[in-house]
Amino acid sequence: MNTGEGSGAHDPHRDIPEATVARLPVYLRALTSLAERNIASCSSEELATAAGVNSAKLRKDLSYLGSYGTRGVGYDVDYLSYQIAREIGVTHDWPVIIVGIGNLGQALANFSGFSSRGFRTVALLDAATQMQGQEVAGLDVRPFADLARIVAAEQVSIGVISVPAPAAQDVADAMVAAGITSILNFAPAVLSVPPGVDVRKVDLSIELQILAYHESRKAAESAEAAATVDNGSGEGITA
Amino acid sequence: MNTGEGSGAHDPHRDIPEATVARLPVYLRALTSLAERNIASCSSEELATAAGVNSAKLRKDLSYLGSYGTRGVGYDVDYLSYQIAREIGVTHDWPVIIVGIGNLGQALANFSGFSSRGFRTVALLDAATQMQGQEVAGLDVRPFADLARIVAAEQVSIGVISVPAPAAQDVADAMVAAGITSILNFAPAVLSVPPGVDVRKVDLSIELQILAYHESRKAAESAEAAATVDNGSGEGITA
DNA sequence: GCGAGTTTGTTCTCGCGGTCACAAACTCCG
DNA sequence: CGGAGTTTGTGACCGCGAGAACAAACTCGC
Repeated sequence: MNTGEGSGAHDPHRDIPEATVARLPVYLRALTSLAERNIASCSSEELATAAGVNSAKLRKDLSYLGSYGTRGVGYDVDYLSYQIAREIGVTHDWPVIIVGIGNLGQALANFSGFSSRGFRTVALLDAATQMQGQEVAGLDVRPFADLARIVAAEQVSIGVISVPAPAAQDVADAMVAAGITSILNFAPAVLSVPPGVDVRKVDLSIELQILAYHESRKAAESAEAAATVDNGSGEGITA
Repeated sequence: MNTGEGSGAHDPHRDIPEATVARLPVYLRALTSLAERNIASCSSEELATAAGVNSAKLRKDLSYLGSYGTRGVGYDVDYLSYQIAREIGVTHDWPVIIVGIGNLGQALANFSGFSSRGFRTVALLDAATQMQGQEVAGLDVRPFADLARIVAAEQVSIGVISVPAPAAQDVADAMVAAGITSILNFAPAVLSVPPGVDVRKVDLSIELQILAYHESRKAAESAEAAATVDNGSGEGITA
């Protein structure tokens, strides 16, 4: 086992599955919560319930980034927190810009969880002249044309899009041209970007529609069950 | 094939994979966009590119809900739109309540995409007395204690949580007690709910952290590549 | 009416991800 | 110092989902 590249067991920092990456922030938050309650160490079982996952899955996830636990004991909260934060890359802050300071953009700018955990909003941009110069969340709203200059000056690599859907692709193109390589898109639109640029999509109405689908099924099932109770064939009402 | 329950080919309305359900709203939006441009029919290839997916995946997804296309021709936009909307259950509007009218809650209440596609915000609730009675997005903010009454009166089955993390579980419990069976949670907290209740989570800082992880890898890779170019061993700087 | 061209619906295969179960390793106590 | 108990890390297995390839079916032109 471990053929070639004989650098030791497990070859750290390589090939963490996407599903695991998506859960690491959840573990990090759970660990932070434990640390705030002055809990110094925890078992995989405790951490798993705090994070809402299976304990086996948690252990496997953590094993991808190394052996940071002690058998028979568990995990040191601070140590594991640091290791996960290092793996994610949030030991230092990332500068972020937000384009589109409408309802949602203002909420994002004011959202404390945004800035608290590894991210720092360095600029707000909007194309509408009536927004420019206004102060939102302690930052001046700047014209969209300043995008490239700000990105270069502040070394920004992450951008947030909260503009209406028709403008989203144009904003994404401008971001990519300015050198941004990670985009968080709140606009209900499919973005096409060159390879090497990551896009994550947050779509509120899609989430609601998924819930609606399951609601419909629940309603259909309970109606079906009621019909089955009323009369075996489930056809017609014979009261 | 198709053993038992001999009701015909394909047994519609049964067993749609979760991954497909998550994409149906994307297809629906793409179809709506086509309809607005007066396009009456389209091929799976066209619809797939508009939705940002593979055409084979799209055809497979659509086949789960029936054979609504015509071979050699394609899909009728309006007909397929209706079939997807019916499958999701958004042919009629769903009443929705929002609990927690802070920055994010106000943005959600004002978000037009929320109400435009199958959902109608019927009430805004907040526990803070200074919010109550204020008008947001044309609705009065009502006290949190009214939750059960409103849910019962308006037949609400979908609730949105946009309160701070520490309050999220309490709100979820109250929603479940009031009869809500689908929750869209924006609070950065793990909710535990009884079986039969669906929860979907939208977590902004997790999305950003996932992007940060990939950014870190990109930075590490380009640094590594640069070191490899500079000197083969990639160890130390020998200028 | 019939063949050529086109597009859907489906089958097959492969890989990722989740879960179970167990060996390895550490602590604690006598 | 050794055994019992506990907890991690990992190997094995299974099922879902993605993608490619192909058969079925429809339209169009002659």
